[in-house]
Amino acid sequence: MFGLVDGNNFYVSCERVFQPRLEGRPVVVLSNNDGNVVSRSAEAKQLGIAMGAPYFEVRALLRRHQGHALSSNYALYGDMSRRVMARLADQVPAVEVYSIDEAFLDLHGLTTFCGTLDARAHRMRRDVLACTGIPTCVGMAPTKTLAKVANRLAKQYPELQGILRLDTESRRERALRALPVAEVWGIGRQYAQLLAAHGIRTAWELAGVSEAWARKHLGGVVGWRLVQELRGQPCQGLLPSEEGTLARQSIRCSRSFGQRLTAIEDLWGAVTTYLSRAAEKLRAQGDQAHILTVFLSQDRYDPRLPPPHTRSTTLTLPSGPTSHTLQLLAYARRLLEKLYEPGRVYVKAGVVLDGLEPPGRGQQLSLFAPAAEAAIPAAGRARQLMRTLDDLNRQFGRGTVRPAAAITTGRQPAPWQGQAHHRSQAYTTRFDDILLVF
DNA sequence: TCTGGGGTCCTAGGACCC
DNA sequence: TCTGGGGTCCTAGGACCC
Repeated sequence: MFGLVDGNNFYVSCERVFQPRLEGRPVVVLSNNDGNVVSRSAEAKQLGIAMGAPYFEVRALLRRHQGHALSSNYALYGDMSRRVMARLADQVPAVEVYSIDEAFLDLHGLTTFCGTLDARAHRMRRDVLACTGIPTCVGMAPTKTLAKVANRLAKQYPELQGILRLDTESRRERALRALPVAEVWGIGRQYAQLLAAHGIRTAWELAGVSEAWARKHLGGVVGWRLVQELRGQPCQGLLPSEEGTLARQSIRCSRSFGQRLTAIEDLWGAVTTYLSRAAEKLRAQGDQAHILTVFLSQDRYDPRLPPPHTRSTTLTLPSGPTSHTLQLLAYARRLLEKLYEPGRVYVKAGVVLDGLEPPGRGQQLSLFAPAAEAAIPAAGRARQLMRTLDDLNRQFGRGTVRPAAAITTGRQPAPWQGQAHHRSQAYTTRFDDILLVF
């Protein structure tokens, strides 16, 4: 049996823990650059503010109803998430941290010694709320997909008191008949449209399609697994996370710019900044990468620009895996020069690190020692340099020591830097930001 | 005037290998 | 007339998730 615990309106709930004045009011949290709405309080949902809505479209509505809009504060949400996950890990045999606000639980064998599953789930919710201030809902079912269904319905129907268990045929059928197919985990906009065209409207109807049909129309084996999971046939196991963190298979850092950019040196400043951050995450995870991607995006809302709006280029590092910022930067410069076209107007850039593995496994040496390596000090000194860099930035704040290309002269912000006008404090992760109570 | 960021998995064609 | 089969890796792109 799987459990799925999900924080209600997670980002908004995190903000409310430290700003009780936000209770009972419409509150939204905005994406980077204060661009889109990414989390909404129940009151904001009631105003009809959609998930992902551009902020400029809802600003006036929010103001009319004495609402609040906050810039996203990932330092706070990440730390609150860690606390929630730690409470969960204390109460079940295994936890899979699925996202910042969601975890799958292994509920196997929990009924025998500890009362009913429902009682356990209620206790878990109370504990998380008491220890972290975050309200949650719990879904329970024999497959992950059904646990998501149960969680979804538990959120939707207050009379369920935040909990739903789908472990009998009749409960499964009732739940699936009540759920629009577009709300099934794994059915996005495209598939929802296609299913509607075939007259499939509820999760129950989707659970009834044939294997051949699912494979043909829903992305091959992925679609077939989805259907089987809806039928109660598990196709995905629990992937337990250690210490409440998930080891990633790829690491990405990308940002929309504060303004449109055309000069390659401005783009290089952005790429340098993002790659430094990605490499820092890579080292924190204890891995090296051997595949590097750089991408540049143009404005996808400009009707004069035909797709593709994003162009990327990927390199398998000829010198083998590394986590060394300067070595990665040397390759990234080449990729950027390959991608860049003078005259194009760019709105966003990003980097992706793939092929992650711990150091020391089968290092590939280059036959021709590419120029990029000439700049790299011997391996031991290189590692020490990165360790020192990470220590300094941890101690004195992110970006204290960084590659020169990521620094702009003068005091004005870098041309690629975005906006965040409504950011709350890092209450739980910075001494200077600790909440004061008078 | 304004439209996010970081992940996962899968597919498909081409290069290349034996 | 008639041009193999089976595998891997690379690269790019598409769909989905929160």
